[in-house]
Amino acid sequence: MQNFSIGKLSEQTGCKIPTIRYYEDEGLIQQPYRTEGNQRRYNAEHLKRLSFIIHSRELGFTLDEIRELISLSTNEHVGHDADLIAEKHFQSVERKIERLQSLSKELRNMLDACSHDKTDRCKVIEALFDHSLCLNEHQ
Amino acid sequence: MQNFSIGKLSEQTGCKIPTIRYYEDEGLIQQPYRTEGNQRRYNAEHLKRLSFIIHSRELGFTLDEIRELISLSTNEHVGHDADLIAEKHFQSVERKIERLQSLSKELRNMLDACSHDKTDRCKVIEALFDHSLCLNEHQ
DNA sequence: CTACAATCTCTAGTAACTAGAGGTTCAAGA
DNA sequence: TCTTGAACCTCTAGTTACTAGAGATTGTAG
Repeated sequence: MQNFSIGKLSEQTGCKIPTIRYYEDEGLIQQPYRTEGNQRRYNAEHLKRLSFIIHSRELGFTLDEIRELISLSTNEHVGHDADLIAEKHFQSVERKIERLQSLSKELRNMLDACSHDKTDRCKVIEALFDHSLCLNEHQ
Repeated sequence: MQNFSIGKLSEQTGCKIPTIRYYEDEGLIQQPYRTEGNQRRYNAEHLKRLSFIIHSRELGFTLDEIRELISLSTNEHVGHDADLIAEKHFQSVERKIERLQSLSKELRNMLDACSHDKTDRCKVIEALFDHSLCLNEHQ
């Protein structure tokens, strides 16, 4: 599980090869060891980092946000600074969970309704509608 | 709450004006009514739809996935077809929730640790590491 | 020591926006 | 009613986050 090629890393993670190199260019992944012939060789740390980036992207974080989350883990930020960053992301993660649970419920409803009768309409759009938007109605 | 301009819609949702027009070009938002002078006028339905798109994007769905979710709501797909789509998205939503809960827990841990002592390291990267990746270790 | 699959860099293309130029419309106030 | 400036229009070009391909080099099984 040490010194594997970019092809193997790509295979393990499902991340395309040019994307891995792109993340390296962007400084999101540590520079890997290079062979005499200039080819990249990775280790378990790289795999873990890349896996984190892929999942974070799937969860809707931008590369800048991911950079910030990584910095929390590598102790680049300390104390109050880190606290503020962690707090900000904690809030946004909690909001995402709420919305996904609402969406999940509607999809579940729909699947249940479909297996029995088809009268129920799927309300996924309503599930993610932010009702606070209506508060400004009188403006 | 009827017939408002693109500026108002942008203000209500936080979505930039060119992005609203882009979503219209992509067929994600219904074509709005136009004034004599060719300006767009929206209603509550547009607001709801745009709000859904924005939140879905924040949750990491692609525009194609969002198109599919919208089609579930507008009954473009029916029966078994819709069922398959809903099932697929339900699975992916559940997976996202799990990962976000794991990330949330680590951020919470970090915040708790930071308020008391600073010895604990933040493990956000480990939180989103897919341990199933390690199963192929012997390859 | 081949031979060919995998890797390298570099350039260009795609998706999903975003900003700006140059021109038109809307609506509040004289 | 008429003005005038903010808001809107379309169109083009730039940004972010990838992704594909060309042409050359390297790694490794046989």
